[in-house]
Amino acid sequence: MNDKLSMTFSALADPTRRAILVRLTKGESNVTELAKPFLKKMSLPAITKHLKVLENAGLIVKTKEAQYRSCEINTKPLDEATLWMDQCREVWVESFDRLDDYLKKLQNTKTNRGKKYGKGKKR
Amino acid sequence: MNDKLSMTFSALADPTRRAILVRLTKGESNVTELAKPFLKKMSLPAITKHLKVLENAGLIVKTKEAQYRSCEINTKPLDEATLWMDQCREVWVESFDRLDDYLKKLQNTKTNRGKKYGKGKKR
DNA sequence: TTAATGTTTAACCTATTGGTTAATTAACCG
DNA sequence: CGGTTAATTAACCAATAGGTTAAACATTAA
Repeated sequence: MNDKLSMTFSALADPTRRAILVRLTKGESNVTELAKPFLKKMSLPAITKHLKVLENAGLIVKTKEAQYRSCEINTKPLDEATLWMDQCREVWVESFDRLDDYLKKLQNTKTNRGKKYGKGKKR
Repeated sequence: MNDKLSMTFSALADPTRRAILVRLTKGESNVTELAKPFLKKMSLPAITKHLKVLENAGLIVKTKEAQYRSCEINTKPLDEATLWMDQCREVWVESFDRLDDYLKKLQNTKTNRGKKYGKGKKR
């Protein structure tokens, strides 16, 4: 899992990490502050790891401030993810506007002894 | 990983599965057809598993047609994911419109012997 | 009925994930 | 300096993910 998009989605696939991100929309925060709501559920190192995942995905930026590590949200990866999803929502609609495509498919099926895929009658 | 959102993001966190989804935006297809572009890389059962993940996330719907399993994309989970992301993009902006919040924070720091989090001077 | 095609299941393997506790590093403060 | 607070690293563990091959199941076609 090396590509940007996979890392983004993977980072978002955990409720703790998502909660941290939402928390960060209300303003930057350091690790202990961020961890506070989760310390009944898990340890501080667990949070450190989650933050590392978010950081690797580019979803947060950490900056040193004295002993503290200030975390800030970075929404750019979200934009790319959204973009991909949008592309994915442009679904092919079976309509007579697309008669061309339909006829081409039909043509193909002749040579395909009974195979009814691609674009069969819906259900 | 039981919640809907986690399942959606997790399903999208794999390039093979994303490619399958994109493929399905061009129209429904059966398993062997879907698998075709990947069979140099992986086996058919691998694809079956990927499809199961997508199905569990509600991103595809499979319907029996004779021996075939016709897969159709369902973009509803994408909508929910996008909605979450949008919420996450509404970032708190440090501005003088929010002077109230700022002053409250400042008030708190008095009792907090030198702790500079929450909303410190940005960098 | 048998053969062929499409798809899934079973059993297994390895790497990764998400968590733990204990120890370590880093910076500040009295 | 020595203690306290902030955060990470190390070493470990169990569960899950993603892949494999071989076998099984389902439906059609001959």
